[in-house]
Amino acid sequence: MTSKTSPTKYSISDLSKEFDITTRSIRFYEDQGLLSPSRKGQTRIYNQRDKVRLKLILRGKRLGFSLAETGRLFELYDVDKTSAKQLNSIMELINNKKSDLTQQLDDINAVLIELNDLEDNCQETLRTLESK
Amino acid sequence: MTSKTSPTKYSISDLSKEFDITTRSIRFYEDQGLLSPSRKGQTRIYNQRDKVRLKLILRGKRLGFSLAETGRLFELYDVDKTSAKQLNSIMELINNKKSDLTQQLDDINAVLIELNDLEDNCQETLRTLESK
DNA sequence: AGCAACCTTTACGTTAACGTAAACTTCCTA
DNA sequence: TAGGAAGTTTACGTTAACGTAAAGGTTGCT
Repeated sequence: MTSKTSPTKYSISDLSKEFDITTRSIRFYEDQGLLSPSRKGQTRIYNQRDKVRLKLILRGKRLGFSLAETGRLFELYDVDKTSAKQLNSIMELINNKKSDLTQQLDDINAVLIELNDLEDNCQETLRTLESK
Repeated sequence: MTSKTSPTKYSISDLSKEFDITTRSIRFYEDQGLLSPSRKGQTRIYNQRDKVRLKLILRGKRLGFSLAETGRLFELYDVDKTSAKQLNSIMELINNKKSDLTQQLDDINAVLIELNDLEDNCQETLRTLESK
């Protein structure tokens, strides 16, 4: 199997260009504990895992997650290393997030409907203006 | 027709209790031009329209809208009073919002799937822990 | 050697959306 | 009539998520 893998090493500016964010942001995410690139000397080296994380961070942002919340979610992926006692509180957190998101789904659908109405409204107004 | 209408006058604390926010927030929204209750003397009196607006503000927040953005959306409802020239820019704004929200829908569905996976994961880990 | 393009750390500045406190008025009631 | 509850304005404080310098190291031309 000759699996063509994408380059697994990125500089900070590689990522900043690819995701269209500043290097300042990327370093800040590291500062907040969401990324931990390796180093070559002083210089940060990002791998595929870092890149995926960055993508998840940005998606979280689009959903209104704070960086801290996204950090929590990252931790959840290490469930194996967690005690049974904590598992229940983790699942509670998951369920909270799920109901948040379900609420958001409803919200979005409602707003989309309204926006479509508004658009129709605009178009009709345009037509009546043109026919004068 | 005896239409039973809900009381159409609210105090600031009525609304703060109903929506579980502080009066500070409500006054702040007014300060930002999103609400404009009438006054009896000094005291703010809110009507049904104000209440609806407040609900919309909070829904906007859940969707990650800034107060300014929500304000823009409020203005959109006065389309009638707008010139044909502005209508196109309004529709552009609407379409931007629509694509934002569509993106969010995708994001949410993705995260919901992941959260469900995580939950399964947790439950399985719990089971294996219990069977030891 | 020089300098341009990167990278780094450190640190102060900025914006949105309130929190919090002070000082005051108005109304109700024990 | 004294107090308490709810309202008001004014204004400074706070947090998250960066922006924006400043000052300096490292690499690679030319």
